[in-house]
Amino acid sequence: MDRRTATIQDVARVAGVSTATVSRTLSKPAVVTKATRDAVLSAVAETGYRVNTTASNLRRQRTGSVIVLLPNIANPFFAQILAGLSSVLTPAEYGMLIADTQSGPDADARLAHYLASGQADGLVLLDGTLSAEVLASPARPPIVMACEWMGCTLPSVRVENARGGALAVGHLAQLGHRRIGHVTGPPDNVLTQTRLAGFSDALRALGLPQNPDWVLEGDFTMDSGAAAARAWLALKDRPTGLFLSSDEMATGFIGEVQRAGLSVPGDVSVVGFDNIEIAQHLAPGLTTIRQPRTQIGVRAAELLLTMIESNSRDAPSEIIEVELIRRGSAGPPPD
Amino acid sequence: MDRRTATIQDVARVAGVSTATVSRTLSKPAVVTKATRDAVLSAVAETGYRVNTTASNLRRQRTGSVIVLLPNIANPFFAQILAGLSSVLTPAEYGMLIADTQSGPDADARLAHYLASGQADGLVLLDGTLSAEVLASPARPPIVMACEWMGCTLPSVRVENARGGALAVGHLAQLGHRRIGHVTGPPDNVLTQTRLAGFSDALRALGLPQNPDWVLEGDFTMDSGAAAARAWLALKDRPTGLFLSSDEMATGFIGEVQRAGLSVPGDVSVVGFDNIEIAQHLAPGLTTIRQPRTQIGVRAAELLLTMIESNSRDAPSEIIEVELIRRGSAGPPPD
DNA sequence: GGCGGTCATGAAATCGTTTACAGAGGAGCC
DNA sequence: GGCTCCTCTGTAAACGATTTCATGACCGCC
Repeated sequence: MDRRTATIQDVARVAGVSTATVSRTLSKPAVVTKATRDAVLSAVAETGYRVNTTASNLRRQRTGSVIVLLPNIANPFFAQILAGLSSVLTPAEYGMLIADTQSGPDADARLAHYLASGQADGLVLLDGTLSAEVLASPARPPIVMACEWMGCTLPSVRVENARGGALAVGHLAQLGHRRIGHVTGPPDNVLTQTRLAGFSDALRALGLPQNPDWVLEGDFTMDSGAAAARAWLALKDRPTGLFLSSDEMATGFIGEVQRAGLSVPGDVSVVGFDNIEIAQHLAPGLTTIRQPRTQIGVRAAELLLTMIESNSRDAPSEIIEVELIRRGSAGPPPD
Repeated sequence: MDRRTATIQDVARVAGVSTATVSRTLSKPAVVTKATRDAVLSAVAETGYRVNTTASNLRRQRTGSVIVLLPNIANPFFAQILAGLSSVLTPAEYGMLIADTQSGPDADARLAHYLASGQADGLVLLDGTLSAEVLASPARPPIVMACEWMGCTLPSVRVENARGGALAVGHLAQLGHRRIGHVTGPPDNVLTQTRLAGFSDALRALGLPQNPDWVLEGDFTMDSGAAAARAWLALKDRPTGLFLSSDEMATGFIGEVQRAGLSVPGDVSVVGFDNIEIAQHLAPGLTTIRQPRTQIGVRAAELLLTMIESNSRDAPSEIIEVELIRRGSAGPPPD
């Protein structure tokens, strides 16, 4: 046995055919005779040949991988989308390259870099804060967004964020709440804005009061949820029901409220957004808006592969439904 | 402007030099004259040239990426290690390829595939359940394990798991507990075994009773923590303090206990393992063993890069320290 | 038997770099 | 001046696959 790994030349020599035939046998077996096919395959087995992806990619002018650009890998929210992406990309023989836009200094520059670098056949964007101008690049690869993005017409997989906000408000109103507040995500985030819009529209539609003091700013993290709880506790005129734009914030909020000696939903009702795993394990269970994150990843990957394989730069966007999950954290308001 | 992206030939033509000089200018600028360097660089700027990584990798007999093999991307525990890996690999110009061993049918075969495929310059293994035999492969790339693995001498980055178990027991004992139980991870998992060993050894060292009924089996998930709580509630002779092998299980456990109307730490003290973000946001806060997961990723990546660049297949392993974090979930036993 | 057509195969070009080797030119020294 | 030694640059050969084009064999049909 050679110590170096076998090349297609070695296989050709052993099988007594040309490299062209070996290549054909492996990529489209139908076009070669059964006899040569058998010869080639047994030569492959004998030499332990594996095609060199780098060489193959170079010749075929592709890279065999897609880049996933996300703000923060450590965030479990993204982790689950990644799982969905991976479950589609891996079987399709595409590598999944992860790039963290937070680890570098200039996220926009990083995006531009990836667009130009030709290191990937496609891009999945999970970061809605990247600027749109960068995408003007002429020969850029196909891109799919797996979240919303203001004023941008890229193919995307989105969630009914506005409807989620409306569902939360509707549920609280139905339980009897008339003073309903909201804890937002980061103000420049598009998810924040859409959910807030859904929240406000629903209040208006139901004829409920909109009090600016009842809209607290968060950033999707548990810490900011806890901070929102302290802000809520400090209010003179507290809302009795709150819609929080992420389950993580809701978790932090509930913990802080309980630590202050108050009760959920006795003193305040809480509705989250996401339905992360912990939602059902809190005491009380967290009422929330479910968004199927694995499925977002799956659909985004499928969309991207279609675009790559049809060599198009456009595809129909897709909307994924949300659903209200009733648990214990939202109940009737205190009298 | 061309529609195709510029190649090194184009740059050479524009700069009036050979492709060799362009390549040299870009990779080791010191060896060329300032004059030619300037010419080349401005030609690069003019043409918008970017080196084709695929071609470069082919010629240099490398791939420029490392594969991270993990059981389940969606698990936040791994997500944070990934963040650490990424923060080292990205600046070093290595791509990070994620492979989920759960998504395919046969994980061992997948590992063998990756080892042989030459698709990566190195491997990071986060899955301790893979069989050791596969690694016999002769021309395999460098591998680093970022967790423990029974009977395996691969370079690794490990955490003081046994000491973590001992710290937990010590803390509970110091608070006055004499009946201390444990909720394990999956039985075949090496983390499970090491933490359990640390737990048992500490009990023995402190002269505390070891009751097999007090060792409950879990699988690191919140669900299994909740199940353990139900099992604990059903015990006639309950331990007053519990060490759980993961914070997720501890979270599920506490939620279920509270839902049953009992109190933590009033009725049972709980110590977790990991110090995940939620630990400080529960009510009460979760006393736990901190393991710095980002750092595990960072060190593993550094180790792997050293091995890749020195072309060696071995390196000194590394142990990362753990630490007891005191919060509210562990207190004196009920009298 | 000659002719057109299909079919399987091989020779060779190609993808875009890097790098071993060699050559040109100049500097330094006797 | 002639020699050696350096420094810089160019030529051309890899790297390992895929694919176009050409070729020869074979078949069927008039």
